[in-house]
Amino acid sequence: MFFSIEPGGDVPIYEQIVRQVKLAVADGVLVGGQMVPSVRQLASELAINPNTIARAYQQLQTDLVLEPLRGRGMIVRRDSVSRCTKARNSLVGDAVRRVLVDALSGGMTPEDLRELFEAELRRQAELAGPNGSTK
Amino acid sequence: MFFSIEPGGDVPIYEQIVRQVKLAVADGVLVGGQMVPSVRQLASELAINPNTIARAYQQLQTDLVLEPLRGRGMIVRRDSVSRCTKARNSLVGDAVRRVLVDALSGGMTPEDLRELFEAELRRQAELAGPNGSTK
DNA sequence: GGTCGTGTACTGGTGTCATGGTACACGGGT
DNA sequence: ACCCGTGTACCATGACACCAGTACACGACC
Repeated sequence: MFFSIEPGGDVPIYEQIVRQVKLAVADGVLVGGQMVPSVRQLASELAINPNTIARAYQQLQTDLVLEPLRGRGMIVRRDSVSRCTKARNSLVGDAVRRVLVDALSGGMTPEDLRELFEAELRRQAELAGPNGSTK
Repeated sequence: MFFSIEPGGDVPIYEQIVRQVKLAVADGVLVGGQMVPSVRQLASELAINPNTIARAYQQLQTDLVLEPLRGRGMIVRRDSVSRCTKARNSLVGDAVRRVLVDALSGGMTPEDLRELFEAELRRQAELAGPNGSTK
């Protein structure tokens, strides 16, 4: 119900979990105080070894996004929203920067880039459906 | 003189070589028939093992960008320009798509993205200097 | 023909990732 | 008090990518 994982991709599984959790918090899908699925439960849902999930949660804990409650589970820290939006901004910012460097050094013009950008934006918008965000 | 490599990055060295060669061909910095630096020469320039360069050149050879001349070196295939521009387009297209997916699922609005995009575009433009391409 | 430089193949070391298994400490529920 | 579920820790294993070192085969050039 929660995440979509593609194993064998160029990004490790545990990092996919980390990123999706952070993005969900930034988006407001995960709110402060809310509990995240347990290590074993999410592991069985995604057909992944619990150790891999644990590694992702541990990373999220050191990033001050999750907080452990011994014996109960892990909850989203109430002050993690700003951190996650910040992380999201730097994430997409760096990605955009890398894309621009490659595209410009490859001879693409700013006009080409704007066109491609808008085209992909429309594509994603209509792929998400005519409605807005599904909250 | 040719390439800039950052070891320890998330992208392998040999792939950085491959991409930069393709982008240079797409941009017209490398023309068909032109020779590329030899494996050992480029390796000593970048302080990299020759085998890594060889792997990149081999990849470029299977991608029909370079052509080996036994005993002399490797040259850029004359029909590789269209292939490289195509590769560049799909490269930046995929990257833009991935960025958009992450950004939208993280709650960013299309307006946020346009703003960020234009900001980074201006940043890159002025970072490259007031003049245009340096051909 | 010999030397040089070219690309290429083979081998090995190293690090990361994912998995599996086991065990432990803690707290909530009955 | 007792079990159960929780996160956590540790070790070992297999697979895979990256990279370095070395040696080889081929062709140009003198």
